[in-house]
Amino acid sequence: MPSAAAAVDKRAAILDAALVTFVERTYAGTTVPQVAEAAGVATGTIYRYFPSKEALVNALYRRWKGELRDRLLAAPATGDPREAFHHWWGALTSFVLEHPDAFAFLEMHHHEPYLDAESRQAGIDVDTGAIALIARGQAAGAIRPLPPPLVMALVYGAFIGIVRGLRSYGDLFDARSFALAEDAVWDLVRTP
Amino acid sequence: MPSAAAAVDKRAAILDAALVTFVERTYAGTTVPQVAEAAGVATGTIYRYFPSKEALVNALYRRWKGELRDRLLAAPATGDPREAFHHWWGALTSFVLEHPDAFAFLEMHHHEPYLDAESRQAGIDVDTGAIALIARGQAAGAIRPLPPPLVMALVYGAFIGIVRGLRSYGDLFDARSFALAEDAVWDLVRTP
Amino acid sequence: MPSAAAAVDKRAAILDAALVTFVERTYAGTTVPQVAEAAGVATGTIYRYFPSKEALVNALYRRWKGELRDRLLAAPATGDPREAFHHWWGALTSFVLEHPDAFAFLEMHHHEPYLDAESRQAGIDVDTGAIALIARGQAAGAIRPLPPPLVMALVYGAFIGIVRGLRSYGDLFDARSFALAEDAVWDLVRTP
Amino acid sequence: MPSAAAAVDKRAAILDAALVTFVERTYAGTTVPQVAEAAGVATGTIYRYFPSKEALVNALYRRWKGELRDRLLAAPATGDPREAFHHWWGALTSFVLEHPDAFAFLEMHHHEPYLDAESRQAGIDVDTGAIALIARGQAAGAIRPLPPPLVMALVYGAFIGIVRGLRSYGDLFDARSFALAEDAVWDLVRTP
DNA sequence: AATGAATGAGGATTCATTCAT
DNA sequence: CATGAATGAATCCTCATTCAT
Repeated sequence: MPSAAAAVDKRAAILDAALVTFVERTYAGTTVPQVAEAAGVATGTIYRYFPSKEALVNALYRRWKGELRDRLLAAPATGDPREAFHHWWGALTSFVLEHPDAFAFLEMHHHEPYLDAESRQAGIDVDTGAIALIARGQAAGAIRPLPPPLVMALVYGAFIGIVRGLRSYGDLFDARSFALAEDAVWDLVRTP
Repeated sequence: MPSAAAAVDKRAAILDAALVTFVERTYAGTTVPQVAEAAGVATGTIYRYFPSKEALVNALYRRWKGELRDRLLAAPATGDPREAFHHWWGALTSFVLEHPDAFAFLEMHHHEPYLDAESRQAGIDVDTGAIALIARGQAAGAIRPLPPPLVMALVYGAFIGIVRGLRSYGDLFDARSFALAEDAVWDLVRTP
Repeated sequence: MPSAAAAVDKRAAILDAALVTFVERTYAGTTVPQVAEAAGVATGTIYRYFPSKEALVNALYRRWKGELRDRLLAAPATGDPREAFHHWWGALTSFVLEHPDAFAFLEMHHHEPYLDAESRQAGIDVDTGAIALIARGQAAGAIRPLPPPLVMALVYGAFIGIVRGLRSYGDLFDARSFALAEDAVWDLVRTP
Repeated sequence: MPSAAAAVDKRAAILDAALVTFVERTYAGTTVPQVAEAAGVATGTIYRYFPSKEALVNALYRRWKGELRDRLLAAPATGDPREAFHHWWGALTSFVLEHPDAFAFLEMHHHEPYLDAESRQAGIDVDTGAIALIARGQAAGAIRPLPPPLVMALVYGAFIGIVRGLRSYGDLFDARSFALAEDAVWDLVRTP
């Protein structure tokens, strides 16, 4: 009975292999046999777990966007906005440091045409959580009175900026860049 | 007889058509005949001006990254850092508003595997200009003493955040978002 | 312990399932797992009873062509040619009415490239029985002096025509069509 | 300009090659490269003329079923039923003798699942023409008072019987079999 | 120089068959 | 014996690129 456990393992192996290959060579630039080889399975096996290459990216996207959402939602959103921001920024940071490929994958596939409605929704869920946090901070007078989606775009954008730098110029950036930047980004967010 | 001029026109028409189609359907999702049709030329003609599809994206990338660099370098980098930042931010903004597809294209193709060394260099040139600006501001004590590439990553990232918001949630963002955000981003940059 | 009996049952179940699925979806359009599911066994089990999918169709073809041959040979070939024809036609009719799928299957797979020599022989055996009958009728002066294989082709063809009509336009044909047609077909056969 | 004439030629070459290969090896048993090779073109060229393998069979089916229909409708349906039958039978015969593969193809693909609605309609058109002829003959009292579709099924079936014999036992049958059989089949049709 | 039909290598997907459990 | 997950060869189809006109 190679059933339950083995199947889960194999599915996970395929997802892991797909993550690495897609980040290395792009979704379109990756062939299914390449994913299979990286996962240590035969080509046909991919199709036992995912109906198509497209279904595979979507599953991968949802898996990691969901993980990210859970991390961010789990960050304690205490009364103090600065504190809440610290937890949110920390959650994002630890996610990137633990799963750099996953974060890169999510960014690369931000709004690609092959993502289906459910996957896009997963992306939106992450956004709305952050937007609610911002609105609360504004109500408390601690955050700038800009449109909350705009604040979120600025903060999330700044964060992605660091990640890109980390990937592109690894020697100029390191893991501490996130901590270094936190205060600066808070000055972007908070009421001046 | 306007052979040379006609050739320039045709080359430009192909580049313009490629820009639109690549942004709409992705580089990988675009076929050469599609570009040809959008440009109003025959498929074979594309190959008279560009040796391959890959050479075409690279040419396109360099054309617009160069344009962006020229705009940013042309922004008067006067003595006052706040002023200089205003010009830099304004140059970026006007570029995006005048050539939204071009900016989207540059972002989408940020670091794709089919970009060659020269294209990557074009990206770096833009960065180094900004980094020099930052270093000058730091020397004057006006800008936070963070590593200049990190500052640039944060600012450029925040800017891209707005652009993404503009493209994804057009109704929540508009052209004035850039102006609205300028002060906030300056607070991210300047010495607290 | 009823190992032998169980094996027979399972083999029969597979053949029955294959008959239904092949008629419904074509030999080429049927997958081995589909047959297995219809038979209520695992895919691998099919291969315990038949070395290949091709061997399975061939076994099926022979099983039913043999059954048909036995029925036709069992029809009393009494002295009177009209009587003999009546029995032959009746045997054919009752076979079709009792095993419509089997007859359809035999027709669909009339001379497919995957039938092997032995299967083809089974088809010929059926023919030669009928041809002998015709030759006897001709010797008695009751049947037209056409080449016996031609007479058989005409009669068998007419019969198949009814079956096809039954399958294609079920509402215009019914089981009584066979009886209705018998006299007409006899006029085709008998000496004018 | 390889345009008009060449394109027609190539399309025709592909259809001709497909006819031969499909008859020889079955639709499902034929690969697209095999058709391409038989047609003397590259695989991709097939797809310039037909969107898919399925579209190709359908085009082929319609082409020949249409030709057959035109032949049968062109047969003079004079007042005398025996005469009309003679022309109908003769049209069918000459079609088979001139295009044996085409007729075999039409029979093999009689009601396959990959034929689309329009192709099926082409088949029905042939039938209704024959049925009208039969109804007229019955009104004149010359044809048996059986349901016209049944008469058609018997006659068409008998004809196919000869064709099958011709293909399976070429040595026992020849082109004259059709003429030999005509009177016998008329006795099947006419009022006794 | 321009055209666009033709090419064929390469990619996604299917499915007959095997074999470890 | 039975199972059904795994295999990978074989198929359909796409599309970057070429080249005769």
